Amino acid sequence: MSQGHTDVSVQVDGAEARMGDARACTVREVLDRVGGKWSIGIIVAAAREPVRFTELERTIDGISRRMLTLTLRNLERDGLLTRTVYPTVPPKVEYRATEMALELYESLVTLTAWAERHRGAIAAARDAYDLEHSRA
Amino acid sequence: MSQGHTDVSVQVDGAEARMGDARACTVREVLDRVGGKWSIGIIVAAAREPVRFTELERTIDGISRRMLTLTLRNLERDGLLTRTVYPTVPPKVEYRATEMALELYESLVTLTAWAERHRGAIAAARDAYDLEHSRA
DNA sequence: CAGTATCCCAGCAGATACTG
DNA sequence: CAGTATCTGCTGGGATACTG
Repeated sequence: MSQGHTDVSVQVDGAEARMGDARACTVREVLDRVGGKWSIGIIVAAAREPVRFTELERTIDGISRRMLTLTLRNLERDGLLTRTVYPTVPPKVEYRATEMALELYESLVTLTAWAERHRGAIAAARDAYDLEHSRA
Repeated sequence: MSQGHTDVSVQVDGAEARMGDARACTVREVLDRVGGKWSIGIIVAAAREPVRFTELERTIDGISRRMLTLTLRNLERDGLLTRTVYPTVPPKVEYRATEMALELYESLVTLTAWAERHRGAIAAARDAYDLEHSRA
């Protein structure tokens, strides 16, 4: 589905128009949950095996303790992460991405294909835009 | 500028971890551009035919004039929207999604499939979580 | 170790008056 | 019509001291 294929546009009115809106709405649903600055990174980090809090803090570069906690809670609440507490001393808590989260990530990966196809074009567009608007 | 995109990932299974990171990073690239509250809605609105400013203001429910302008500028800058000015009186400006934007939207649509598959599960997870944490 | 509590700031976002 | 300018509140997010 990469090559020539340019039938991307929606051609029919009526039902397609509504569908477009509905889809845009659904996309936002997802983005509101997982569009945060750290969500994806955390899901990826917890995808293959359980990870501990401090481990995440070290792995996810630049994240603050606060945001790690908050994002973790949100992901857990949405059922994208499981949190397992081992009642030991010192405490041990493991986070792991759920099956649902992994499927989500797989879906998101289609975005990487798009990004890689168009990264150059985007950069060029920005350059052109900035050049055009620098006439001040 | 883009020097052939040095791929840290690919091939071996042992490289899955790195691959995950690279992809997560790319996903964020996209999300940073299009993860805003209104971007998707605007792209969808401008997907099928050129739309005018005021038209968008009416169509995109709840958007403020300011955010419409800002989002429009960002999308234009990234080459996701074209802006055409007709030097008439009163002025007429049309925005239209580019091919690139339409492809992006198509990629995003895979998310709707995920959302629809799991919407119930997410809601259930939230209920369970909220119930569990309501002991206050 | 795995958080919470607190303080603080920057940028997002709403509202709306004004203008070419 | 298609914006810009401006004021302002809100929230995402950083830093860090403290705690079970």
